Amino acid sequence: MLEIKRIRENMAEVKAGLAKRGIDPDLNALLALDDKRRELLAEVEELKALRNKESKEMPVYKKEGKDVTELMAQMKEVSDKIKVFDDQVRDIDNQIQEMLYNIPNVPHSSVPDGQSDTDNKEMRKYGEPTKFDFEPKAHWDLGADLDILDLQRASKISGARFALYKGLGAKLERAIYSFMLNTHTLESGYTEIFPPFMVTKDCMTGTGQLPKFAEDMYAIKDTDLYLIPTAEVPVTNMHREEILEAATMPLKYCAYSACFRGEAGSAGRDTRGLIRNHQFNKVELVKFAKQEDSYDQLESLTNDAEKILQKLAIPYRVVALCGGDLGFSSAKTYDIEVWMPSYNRYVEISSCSNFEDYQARRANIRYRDEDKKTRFVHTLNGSGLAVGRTWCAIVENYQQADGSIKIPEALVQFMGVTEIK
RNA sequence: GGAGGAGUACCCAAGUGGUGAAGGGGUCGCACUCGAAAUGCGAUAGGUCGGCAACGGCGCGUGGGUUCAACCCCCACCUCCUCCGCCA
Repeated sequence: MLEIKRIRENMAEVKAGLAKRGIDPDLNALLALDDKRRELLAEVEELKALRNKESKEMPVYKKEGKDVTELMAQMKEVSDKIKVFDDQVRDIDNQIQEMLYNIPNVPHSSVPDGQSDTDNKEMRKYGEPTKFDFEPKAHWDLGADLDILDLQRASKISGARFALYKGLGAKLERAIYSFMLNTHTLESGYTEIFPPFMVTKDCMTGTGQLPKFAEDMYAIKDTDLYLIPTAEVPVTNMHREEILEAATMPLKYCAYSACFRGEAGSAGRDTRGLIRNHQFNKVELVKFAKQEDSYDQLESLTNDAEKILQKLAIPYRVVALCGGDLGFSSAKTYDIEVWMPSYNRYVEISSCSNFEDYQARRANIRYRDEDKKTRFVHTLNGSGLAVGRTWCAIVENYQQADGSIKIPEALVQFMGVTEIK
């Protein structure tokens, strides 16, 4: 969430930033509540100071044999007042919190203007869209023909938007995330985490999924738990309510997890194949960075994710998301888009974001800087990469004229075979 | 799931209603020393909220309650430990 002081002191800047997203929340109402809160706080704290003082005196008076009946009656009144004020402050705190939880992050100044993904800015390109001297097939057809992907049975078991991999198809999925984890840990210095796939409401609130996006996720009946939509949630929350040491930063984690998403607003989109499923695998990169360092860390995190596609030799491009396309908690996001022959366009395969202190404020993640002051960390994360979509990209981009699939060089050691046919 | 026990600061730990939450270890500073050890003296609650500041509020697992006053009494919850049951 945003800091109330920032809104109070830099109203114009915040308003301009949010306008980039095309929204204009009522910040004046928020500040009016904040004024009221501070006014009440000053009053109630004065009363508490009085009560503390008299409470300390009370045993002295008693010892001296003074009659404290009247003083006790007075303090009873003071305490009653305190209770009323405390309730009011708490009520206002909750209102402020609720409002702040529903205001998205202010975009970084470098975020391009624009309303939708058509306004995103291409930063760089790797390779050229794959050319075929035959009619290429989509991954769902290749998967069925090679008997490595059984979407019929998946829907029999679980309904629409689920995948069932089979044989070398299942092995390819496993090879992809093993390759990704090995690359990130052995070459890029990330520490591997294998997190729980269910988390508490506090975690979901800490990273910004709740309260605003409850309909996108799966809540587990009769518990306080939710299925994670991304490993970002458990991994970022590892350090919730903690103070990190500046010398250990940036902390760099990578984590494989299954991801579960309701896809409530996606009816009719990407209905074929496994581009948009309720359950998919992903390797996530997460960083905890010092404030002054976080934008450099965003660049290197994006590069670390790109490295996977470079090693797989699959064409992609990187775009900077415009204000209107930016995720709720993010201050700046690069999407990596992979060339997908069945779509005849680039498709998102990774989203790398700097949240600045937006998540850290919600989750209360701080660090002790060299000057001994505690500051909120900047959190970053990005897919490194979405495994299912990487599977699609490999299958489609590496398909041969005879309907077989060549295994990318980097994956052969994980697959044990050089082709699927 | 059942039965017990425990949560106090970096660590150990005392405190069972009343003016500053003991003590020890550790850490930091100073003294002694050529230097170190030992010893002595001093500091040590990390943090957070309001305030330009002085200062004040909060803070003994969390949230409520009782009371003029709660680490202490009451209620609920969380976590950890031990035992039993079940289980990959």
